[in-house]
Amino acid sequence: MGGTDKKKTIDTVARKAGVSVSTVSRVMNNPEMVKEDKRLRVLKVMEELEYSPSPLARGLATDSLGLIGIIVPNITNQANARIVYAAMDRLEKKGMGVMLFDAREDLERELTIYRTLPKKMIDGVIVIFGNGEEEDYTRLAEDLPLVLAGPPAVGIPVDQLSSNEGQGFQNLVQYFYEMGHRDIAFLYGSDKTKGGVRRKNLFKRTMEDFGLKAPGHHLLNCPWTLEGGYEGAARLLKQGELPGAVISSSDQIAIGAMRRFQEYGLHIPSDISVAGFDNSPMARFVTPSLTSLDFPHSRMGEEAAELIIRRIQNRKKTPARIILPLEVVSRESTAPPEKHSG
Amino acid sequence: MGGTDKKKTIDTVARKAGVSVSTVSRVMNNPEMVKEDKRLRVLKVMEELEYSPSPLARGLATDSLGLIGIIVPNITNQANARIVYAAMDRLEKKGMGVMLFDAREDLERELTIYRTLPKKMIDGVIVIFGNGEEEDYTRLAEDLPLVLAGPPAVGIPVDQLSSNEGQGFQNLVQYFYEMGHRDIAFLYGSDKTKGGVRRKNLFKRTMEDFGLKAPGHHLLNCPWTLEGGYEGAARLLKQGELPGAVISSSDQIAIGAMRRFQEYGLHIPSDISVAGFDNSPMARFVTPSLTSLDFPHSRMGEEAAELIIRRIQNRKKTPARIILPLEVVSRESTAPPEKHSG
DNA sequence: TTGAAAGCGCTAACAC
DNA sequence: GTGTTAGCGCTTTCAA
Repeated sequence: MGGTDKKKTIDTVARKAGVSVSTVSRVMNNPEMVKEDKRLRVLKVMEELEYSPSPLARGLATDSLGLIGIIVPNITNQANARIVYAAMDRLEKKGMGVMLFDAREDLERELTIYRTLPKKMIDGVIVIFGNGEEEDYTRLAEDLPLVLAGPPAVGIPVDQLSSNEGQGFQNLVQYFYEMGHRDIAFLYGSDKTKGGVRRKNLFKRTMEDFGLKAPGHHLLNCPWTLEGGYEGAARLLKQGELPGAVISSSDQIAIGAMRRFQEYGLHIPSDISVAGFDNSPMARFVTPSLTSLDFPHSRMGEEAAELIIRRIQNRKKTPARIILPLEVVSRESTAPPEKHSG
Repeated sequence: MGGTDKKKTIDTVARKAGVSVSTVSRVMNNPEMVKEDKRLRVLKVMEELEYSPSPLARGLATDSLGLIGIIVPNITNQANARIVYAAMDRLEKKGMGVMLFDAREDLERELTIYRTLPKKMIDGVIVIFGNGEEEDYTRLAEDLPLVLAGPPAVGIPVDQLSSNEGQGFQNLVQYFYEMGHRDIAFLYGSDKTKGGVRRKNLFKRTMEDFGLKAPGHHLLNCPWTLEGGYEGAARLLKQGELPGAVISSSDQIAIGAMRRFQEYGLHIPSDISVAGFDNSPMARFVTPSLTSLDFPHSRMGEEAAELIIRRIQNRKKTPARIILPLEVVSRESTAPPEKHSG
C-alpha cells in the first residue's frame, strides 16, 4: 500500500527529471550527446528511483539482449566446466550474460539444442566439444555468430579453437618411447563422439610414425567417465597380455582405469604405466599422481569468449582458427617398463 | 540477394495465411480458441516460413522471458555442477532456459551479482550455496522469486532447500565412534563461507554429544579445494600428535588431505582414517576409495527447479523448507584405529 | 542539444 | 471465432 513499488520505466525518470525519454535514453547510451547539467539531473533521478532499464525492451529495440549461449556436452565434466568458467569471466567483463545448454552427452539432444536454440534471444553461441556434423555448424553459423571450441570441424568457415592434438600425441608417444615403452594401449573415449574417434586415428598414426604397432585390441572405446575408464581397463585385463603403458583420452578415464588396475593387484607404474589427458586439478592429487597431457581449458574459454565477441562486432571478418598446444606433464603414474623375463 | 532471408515476424505469417496476427498468436498460445482448419493453415505457413516467434517481443508483452538465473560459488566445483545439471534438466522440461552466474568463490563478487542481477530479464533465481546474509536474500526475494539451495538461511520467508547436516554429522561421528575412534579432526572448509563456519560448530556440538573432545587444533579451516585439503593436512601433520581420523567438508578436501598423508608416508586407513563429504563420483575411484557422506546433489537440483517454478506460479504460497538426508557411504579410507602402544 | 514519434514483434483486451 | 488495436519499455530517426 505504500505505493513506492510501482514499476519504474524510462518514462517515470523522464517525467521526474523534466526531460524527454530520448534524453534519458541518451544519458544511458550516448552521454556525450547530453549537456552536463541535464545529464547529471537525469542521473540523480535514476539513482533516487533506483531505476534500471528493461533489457527486454532495449533488446527488442536494438535486436540484442547481450546474451551468449554456451553449449556443453556435460557441465559436470570438469574439463567442460573449466572452459565455461573462463569464458564466463571474459564475457562478464564485456557486459554479456551467459545462457547455458547441456547436451547430457547425447547427440540427439545436442542436435535438438542446435535446432531449438532461442536464436533471437542470444547474440552468439559457443559450442564446446560439439559432436555435430559440419553441415550442422554451417547452418548454425548462418543464423548467428558461432565459435567452435574443441575438435576442429575443418573445412567450414567458422571461428574455431582447438588443441594441437597431433602434436600432443606426438609428445606423449615420444615420452613413452623414450622411456622404453613399445606396447601402448589407448582408452580413446567413446565411439559416439567425434573427439574419441578422431583421437583413435591420431594415436594409431602417431604410433606408426614411431614404428610401433597399435593393434585393434589395444584401442579401447569407453565412455568419457571414471566408470568408462574402469570398464575399459577391465576389458584390457581380460585380454591377458598387458601393454606396458595405457594412455587415456581424459584424466577421468585414466583415474577409472588406474583404479581397476590397482584392484587387480597391479602396481602403477612398475607393472603398468598410465597417462591421462587434460591435466585436471585431480591429476596431482590421486595416488599415484597422474602423468597427463596439459590441456589449456582456461585459455580455450577465454579465447572462445574473445572470438565470439569479435565475431558479433564484425560478422564478416575472416574466420579465425586458433590452435593451442598440449604438453606432457610427467608425474608418478609413468615409468620405464620393468624388464620381466617373460 | 536471394531475398528469402528477410526476417519473418508474426505479421508475415498472418499475411501469408490470410488471417490476423492475433489468430496467429492464438495458434501459438491458445490453439483451442482457433478453428481447426484455420489453425492448420497457420501452422503450415509457420512451417514453410520457418517462423519462430521472438522471445524478446513476447517477453516484453508478457513480462516473462522464461529464464531462470542460477548463481553458484564455482561451476568448476563438481558439487555445484551436479546441482546445476539436475536443475537445468528439470527447467528445460518446463520450457525454461538458464542464465548462469559464477561468484568465483568471492563474497564481494557474489553480492555484486545479487545487486546487478538482470531482474527484469529473469523470472526467478536459484542461489546455490550462497554466502550472503539473511537481509541480502530478503531483499532479493522482494524483487523476484527466489530459492535458496544450500545452508539454510533460517528465519526468512523464502523457499529453502538444505541437507540435514545435523543428522549427517551425527551419522558420521557415530560411524567413527562405533569403529573405536575418539580422536577426530575436521577440515571444515573456509572460514569465509557460511557453510564452513556452520559445519565447524555443528561438528563440535556433535562431538560433545558423544562425549568427545574437539580441541581447536583439530578444527582446521581451509579452502574448499584439493589444494586446501592438502595444506590443511600439512598443518595437521606439523602439529605432531595425529588424530585417528579426519573428516573433511568435501571430497575434494579429503582427497587433497589423503594425498598429503600418503606423501608423508602414512598409510590410509591403518595409520589414519579419512572421510569426505559429498560422495562425489571420484570417491569410488581414488585409492583408497573414500568413505563419504552422500549428498543428494541431483535431488537438490531437481527440487530447486520445482520450487522456483511453483514460486513463479504462485508468489504468495507459504515458503517451503525441504531438508534432504545425508548418509554415510563406507569405503576403504576408514577403519578402526590401530592400537599403537604409544 | 533536445523532443516527438515511429517502430521493435508480440500479447491481450475489446468489439464484432 | 476472429480481427482491431493499444500497449510492453526502449532506441533512433527526423525536425526543430
